[in-house]
Amino acid sequence: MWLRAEPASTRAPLTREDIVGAAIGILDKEGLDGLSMRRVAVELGTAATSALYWRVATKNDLLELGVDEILAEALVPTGDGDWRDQLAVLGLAAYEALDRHPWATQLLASHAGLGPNYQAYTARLVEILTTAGFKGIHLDAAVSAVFHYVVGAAVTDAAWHSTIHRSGLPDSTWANAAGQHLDIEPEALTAYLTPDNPAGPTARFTAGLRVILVGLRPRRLS
Amino acid sequence: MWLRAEPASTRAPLTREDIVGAAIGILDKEGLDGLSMRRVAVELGTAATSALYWRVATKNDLLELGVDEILAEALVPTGDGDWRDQLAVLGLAAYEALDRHPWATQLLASHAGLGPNYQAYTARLVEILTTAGFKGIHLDAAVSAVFHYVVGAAVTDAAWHSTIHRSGLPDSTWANAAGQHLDIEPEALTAYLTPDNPAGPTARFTAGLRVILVGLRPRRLS
DNA sequence: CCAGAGCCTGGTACGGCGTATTAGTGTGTC
DNA sequence: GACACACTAATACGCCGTACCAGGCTCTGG
Repeated sequence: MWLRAEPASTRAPLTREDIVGAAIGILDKEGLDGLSMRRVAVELGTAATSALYWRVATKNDLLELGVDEILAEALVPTGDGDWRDQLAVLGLAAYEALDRHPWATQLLASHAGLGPNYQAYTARLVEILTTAGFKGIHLDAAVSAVFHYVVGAAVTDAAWHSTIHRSGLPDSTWANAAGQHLDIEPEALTAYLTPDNPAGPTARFTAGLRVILVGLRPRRLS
Repeated sequence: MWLRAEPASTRAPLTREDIVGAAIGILDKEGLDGLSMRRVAVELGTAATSALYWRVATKNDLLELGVDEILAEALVPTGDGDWRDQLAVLGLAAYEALDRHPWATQLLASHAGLGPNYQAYTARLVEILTTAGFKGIHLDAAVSAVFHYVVGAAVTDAAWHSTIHRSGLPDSTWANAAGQHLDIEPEALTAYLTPDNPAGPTARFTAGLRVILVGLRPRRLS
């Protein structure tokens, strides 16, 4: 008896949620390349990866669950203002959620939007524009304009983030090297990439989104 | 003498271009997951991967060279018409180039635009809008709107493509399964995803781009 | 109360990956 | 004719995703 260790646990404390949660933690800290099934297993204190494969068929499934979880952050209430204001709020929420989790943005390029939160998000866009009077191809065009703009902006940010991260350099060192390559002052480049800077990505995003929204006008005919 | 094989080649017939070309061939055929250094080596008839590492420091470098090569396809002449027409041509060219090479689109999410063709492309956008009279933040917003829309549309297409490809199912079988999940007729889904269909992605892209371009208006002040 | 069936864990193994290393070989230069 | 250099081939290392298998815990039916 005293020679045998206490059983590690009574029974299945390992849910699918635990696994996805641990994966998201690793992804936020170390990015897409930092995630491996063994790494998740270690994080959860379970010795073998086989425990994971019981709840999750494949690593890819785990990633899809992760992305959709992040997309939930984009489903914010939009108030009852002007439809353009509502779209601005909803667009910004998705953009910021994706910027918080660049790995999820990267996965958007390889995983079609079949998850519930992804679908709920586009459904909200359609709903707002429909109540605003958009129909038929005009509705399609408006949804396409807003949604693809949001995705494209997030993807571009994720690319910068990922490139800098992959270089392994401190941000300022990287900015010097890249600035030289692009023939730009490093300070200008840093400002261009710093979210809360007036010349930064968030300001560009909102300005671009506003321009798109102002241009949208409901048409009666399909 | 006769026991020894003829030397494989006189001298270095293996250029960096050859390697990138072979890689692009594999990527177009088998996608991002199909590419490995060993696979490229086999394609080029060289037994060991070390031959590749002589011209290309890392697999990542190879991918970056590949992406920029694809972006060259987007650098089409835009004629001397209205600036909106020019942007429509340039935007569509990039969208179609990226749709032809979904792997490049996926890489856009992890590799910042430091390559020459990427830079040349955005420079063209800036040039067209500048001659049209855009300045300061209005210029930034307009470039952001057009460019991010193009990227987002291509990324969304690439995601569908990649998801279907990963499933390993024939297109029609996949459409049935996905249609059931999304509660949509498989035919409608197929039409939605077929490029040359009137309800397909290309039509949505051009409609959305037109809506954005119509909304753009040069402002004098910054 | 016990046997058997299920869910689930831990360990190990396989084939493939990116890439470092090392040993060798042909070519061009002094 | 020797040496440096440019390059190829082979092999090895440490990771990866995941299949497989041998148990053990817990619940059910008799």
